[in-house]
Amino acid sequence: MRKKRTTIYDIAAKLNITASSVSRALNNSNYVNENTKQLILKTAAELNYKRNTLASNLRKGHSKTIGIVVPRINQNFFSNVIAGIEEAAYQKGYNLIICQSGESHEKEVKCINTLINQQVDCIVISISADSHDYKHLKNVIDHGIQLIQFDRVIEELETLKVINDNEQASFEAVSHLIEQGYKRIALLEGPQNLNIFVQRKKGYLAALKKYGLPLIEELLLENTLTKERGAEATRKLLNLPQPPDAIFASVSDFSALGVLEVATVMGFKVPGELGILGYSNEAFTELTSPSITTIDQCSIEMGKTVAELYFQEMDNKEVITDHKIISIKPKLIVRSSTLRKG
Amino acid sequence: MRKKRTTIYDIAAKLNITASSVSRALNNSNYVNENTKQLILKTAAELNYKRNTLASNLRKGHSKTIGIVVPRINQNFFSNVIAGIEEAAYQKGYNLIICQSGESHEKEVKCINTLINQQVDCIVISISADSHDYKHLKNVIDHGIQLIQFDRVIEELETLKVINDNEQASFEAVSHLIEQGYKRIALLEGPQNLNIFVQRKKGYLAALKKYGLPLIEELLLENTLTKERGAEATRKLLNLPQPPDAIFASVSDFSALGVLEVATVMGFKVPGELGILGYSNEAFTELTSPSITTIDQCSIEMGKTVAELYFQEMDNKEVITDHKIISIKPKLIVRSSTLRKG
DNA sequence: TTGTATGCGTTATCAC
DNA sequence: GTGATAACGCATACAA
Repeated sequence: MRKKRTTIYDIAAKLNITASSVSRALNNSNYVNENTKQLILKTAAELNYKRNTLASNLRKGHSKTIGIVVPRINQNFFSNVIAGIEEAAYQKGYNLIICQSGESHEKEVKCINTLINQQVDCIVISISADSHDYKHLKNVIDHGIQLIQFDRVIEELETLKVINDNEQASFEAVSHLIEQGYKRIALLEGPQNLNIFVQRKKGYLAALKKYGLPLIEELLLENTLTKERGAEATRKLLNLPQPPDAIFASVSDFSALGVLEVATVMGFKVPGELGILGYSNEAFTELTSPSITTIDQCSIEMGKTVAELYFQEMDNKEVITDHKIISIKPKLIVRSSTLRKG
Repeated sequence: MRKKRTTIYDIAAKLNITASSVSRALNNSNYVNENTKQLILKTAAELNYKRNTLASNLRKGHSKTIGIVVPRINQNFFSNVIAGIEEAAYQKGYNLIICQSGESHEKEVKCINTLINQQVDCIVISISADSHDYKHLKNVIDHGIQLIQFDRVIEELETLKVINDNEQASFEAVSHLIEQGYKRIALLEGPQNLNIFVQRKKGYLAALKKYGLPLIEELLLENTLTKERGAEATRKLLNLPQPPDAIFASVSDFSALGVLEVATVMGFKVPGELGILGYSNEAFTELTSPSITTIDQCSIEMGKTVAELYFQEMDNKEVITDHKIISIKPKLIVRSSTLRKG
């Protein structure tokens, strides 16, 4: 199957020169006669020469490759971030190696090891939900590989980070609800071992405080990640003696969808009797009836930012800026599900 | 930044043996004393040794890497296929390098070249919409790299292929419409330079023929890829003296969504007065009212099949099966938008 | 401007 | 079993 590929030696032999000259020409060095350079380039094309990047990288000690570890690549948010990274990386001649951790700590560790083996120059990661320690990430740093965390980050680990300002977004969302006249706002919260969910809760609490609304413990529900769990939680909430008049599904739009379905079935008018607010700006939030107010995480922009951050650090690698943090402001997308006033 | 990584020589030096023994132990060879093997493994772990895959691959002449070229990573169908490939590839210790062609022929060529440079063992591609020749794909084969086309394939190029049986799916979809009593079925078709759209049209025609329905030219509309174009086409169709009683948006669910919106606005009852059928089983088709009947392309399965096909070919590379084609049968998902009878 | 020599880290092929 | 050595393809310090 595999045929022999032409090497710089083949080109050299054909032109009766040495491989070093060929190498120089191919790398557009100035230390080679312009004429022979052209000649070399020409015959390289004729022989259909393709540089062996493996060999080149081995020699140069880097791979011009960025490794990415995400829980799932076929999840809107992540695939958008990756698309953003790809776009920026491509322009710099960098390639992407992509792994999925599948929300498993064990596989995450394996992914990291593969990427270290592959000599990637940089590892970009959004940690998995059940990630319980971070020896493997320390290991990345020990190997001299640039580590960038995004979205779901381990705060105490000092690395470059690109995050959403979850607290601010959540604060604005809840403020919006309050300004629309909602007073008993329930919160569907995510697992509190992931910092993003902690922050979203903080934002919720801050908004209540700012507007002088009391914190009602029975309106706070955990473990509501999926549509089914969101639905379940909603049934519980709407059957309370004093049900909430709004539900902020800070975990995801899927959860919010569950809320909407149960509310509709139980005869609650949205947004009249119940306001609903999701998180992520999934495509479908625009299409439900009523459409769902949500928060856009600017995922493609986030990817681009990650890549740009890496290239910046590359350039001034002398300066020590070990734990720069870039925070991207998510956008509140107001739709029908929370709009009671003009 | 980059620190020196431990090599097999470091391990060898520490144990007063040679690198060859270390290499053998690390590769679990039998030609090394069991005791020393254990000792080597132990100190390798202690020194936090990670194999340099670049060097290893260079020596071995392959990279255990699969290159993927798709128009967009962040498109449901493609990200699902990639997820499927990743899952199967990961188990075999293969990595993925991913590129986006962005529907541009020029970038597609560049992607292919990068992947050849990277010495990938296999290139998996779904060609971009404006791909006009395939020298670059021939080049892949010339370099002895296994080429696998999926979904959007160039038929005359003899490679491994994994495709959806678009014709059959389309045939079943239209048959379903006819069995539901629809008689004037419009077709929103895609660019006919992509084979998948040609096949979907064939299936449409075959179904009409089977049930003895006439082909009505004015019900065939091209260039309807997006939601906006689908809406446009629908306005045209529903304003005909004799409007259709069903529209098959064979291009995409987005197009079907445009149909649904216009139909609703114009006061056509769906499915009573107008049946609507999409293509792709996008998440939102379940959420519209009414929900949209569509075709599921089994994208994750498709990805797995691609990977498995490659590994099979690997194993019996002696046998010449240059252009095996695997066809996956898409599933018709019947929902409210076409259901008039029980 | 060009050629020579060496090394990147690993593995395969010999000998012993 | 183990060690010495060459080779994978390329890039660079150095010599010429």
